[in-house]
Amino acid sequence: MTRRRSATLQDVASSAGVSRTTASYILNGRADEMRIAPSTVERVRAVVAKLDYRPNRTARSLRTRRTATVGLISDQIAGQQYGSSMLTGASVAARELQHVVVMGESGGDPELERLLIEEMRERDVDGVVYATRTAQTIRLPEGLRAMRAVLLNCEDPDVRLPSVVPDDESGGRAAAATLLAAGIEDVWVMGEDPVPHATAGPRRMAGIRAELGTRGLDIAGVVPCDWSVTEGFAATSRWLAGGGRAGGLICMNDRLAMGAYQALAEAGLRIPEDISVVSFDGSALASWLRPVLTSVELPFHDLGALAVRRLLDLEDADGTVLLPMAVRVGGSVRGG
Amino acid sequence: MTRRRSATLQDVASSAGVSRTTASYILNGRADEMRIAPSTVERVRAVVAKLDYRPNRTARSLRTRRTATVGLISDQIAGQQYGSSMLTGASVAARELQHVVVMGESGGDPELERLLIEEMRERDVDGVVYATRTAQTIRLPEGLRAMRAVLLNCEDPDVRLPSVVPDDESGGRAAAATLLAAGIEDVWVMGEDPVPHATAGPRRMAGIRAELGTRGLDIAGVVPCDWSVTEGFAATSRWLAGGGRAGGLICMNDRLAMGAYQALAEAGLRIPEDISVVSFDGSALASWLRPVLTSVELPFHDLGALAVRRLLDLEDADGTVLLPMAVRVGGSVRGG
DNA sequence: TCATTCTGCTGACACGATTCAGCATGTGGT
DNA sequence: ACCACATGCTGAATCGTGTCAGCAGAATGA
Repeated sequence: MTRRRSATLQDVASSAGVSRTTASYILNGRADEMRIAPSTVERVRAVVAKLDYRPNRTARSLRTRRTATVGLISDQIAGQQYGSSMLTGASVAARELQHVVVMGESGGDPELERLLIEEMRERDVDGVVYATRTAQTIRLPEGLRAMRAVLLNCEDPDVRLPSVVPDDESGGRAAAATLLAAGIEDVWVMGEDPVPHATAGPRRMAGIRAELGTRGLDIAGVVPCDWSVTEGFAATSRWLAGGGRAGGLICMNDRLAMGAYQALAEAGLRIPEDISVVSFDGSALASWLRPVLTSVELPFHDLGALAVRRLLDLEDADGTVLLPMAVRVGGSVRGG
Repeated sequence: MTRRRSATLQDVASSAGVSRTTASYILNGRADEMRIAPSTVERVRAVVAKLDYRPNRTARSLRTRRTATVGLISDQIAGQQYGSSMLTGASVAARELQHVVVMGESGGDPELERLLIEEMRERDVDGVVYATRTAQTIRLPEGLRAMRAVLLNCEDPDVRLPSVVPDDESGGRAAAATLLAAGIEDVWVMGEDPVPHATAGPRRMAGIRAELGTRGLDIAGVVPCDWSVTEGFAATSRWLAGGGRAGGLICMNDRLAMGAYQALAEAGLRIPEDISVVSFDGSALASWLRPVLTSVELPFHDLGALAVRRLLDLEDADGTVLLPMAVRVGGSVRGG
């Protein structure tokens, strides 16, 4: 534990026989601009290498007011099942841009959220990515107005800010197209949801309708239910008990689809022979089901990465970027 | 964006008619020690409130060499399905101790790991939690020797360091006890694994054996396989095809158990009427299965939280702390 | 020859806090 | 009247860096 204090810029300068200023210019790539002689540059670089000099980031931050740190504030990122790769994506992108991510989870508590934002500001983060677990419209928290911010998986219609969200409408089209391509024309949708500000559901519905519309078709029916395994099971069971049948079932997420799988199995219906299932999320869960669930993937990793890149790219204009959702093909669609 | 610069200690001092020194003492709780008059203390505090003064953490760090920041380095925390709550736990505990977590995922790449450690040191983190996705013995990375570190979900037998891991042996006992309590005495284990340094498997096995031993019993048989859904399905199918039968099945994790569920269902065996299943992880997946899977819970949240607390508690001695694993009771055990 | 420009570098201040050493002033004892 | 001590505060150094303004000497132009 008793490592001697590491080399400072002064050490480098003295050892190379120049002033701190000169050494600083060289290390900040301003040697040409400042007309430092090549021989001097070389000498200083050699000393830097020999002393294994690392600039003290704290001191630098104090001067420059930049901390090479970005905040990631969300209701639930880490604790969540699948969305945590947003965090990985953000972290990787930050690293590429020589930054580091500090995380804050509010758990949905507005007061805690306020404190987290306050803390980020106190720590002088270079910007904040404000993320939500589920895609939705939000009102930007007060504290963020004064900071550079990017919205992740959410949008504020009233504020001009960069925002990164999945392209759920295209995702919806892709889901429907997958069934159409298999010759399935009677499509039911499981899980239209009444959650107030959620955007994923409505957009996916719109996409599905639009795609079916290109063939002059419409959704055969909708079963409302929460996006959970147990609700999916219950809703599907009720639907089947009521005589429900369809060539294809589009589930609003993978968990719900898992519930549907259970209900269908219990009713003796085989996937995909008797009914085809398509879902959204593209989570690991989809790949665990038998048959593997065909699911339209949420690009969590890319969402997180792009949010950070937009945050740190000062040239970037405001506005929403929609990230495409790819179909992960499994075996739950007939003839697929 | 054009917020005026926020108040500094100097502003507070001037405005209160005292020196920076005095203001600093007051704000750092050294007023008594320094014999500052109560009236002065009150005056300064009032000004602090009025100006909404927040100490500049960067400047403070430069002086004190403490950043109120802890690093969390792991092979895969965020990207992982269930372990990400370790991160949440760590983050929450850090907050309670006025610290913040910066995350680094190496993806298992030793070179990247080295860079991450280097970066943490450069950023002067107050300590590093070194975590692994799966419980295992490791060799402490070189770079961490010079820093304060705590191991999370892993242990280095050769190095004296605080370490926090789940108590897998007791977990194993609990799993076996659950079956014994239901009167089940012929117990098979799915998923003994040959992964080199992994500790979870062997310890759980030892616990199971010990618990069965208290009744003069032993494991009826073991089916080796990877801890994945597909392997669980395949291994269980083979076992059943070979005439395998048992009163109780202990699966080494929930994913494997899901595969077993699928194979048992395919063979027409009902859970728990025909066979009882117990597993490890206590993940959300367990609660999604039908019937809900009884599973011995990995306390990820607490693991993460305790690791950070031990990291920041300088009084803490070295040594491994085992965190208990609770049984989350579902409906997969007969009579449960 | 002298003014001007270019070359190569440095001194000194600033960023915003912590903290050691010390300086007036009052108070009590002899 | 003088010393000792407690009280209540402050000056100045320090952490390690970034950067403006400027300085000496050489080269150039008229």
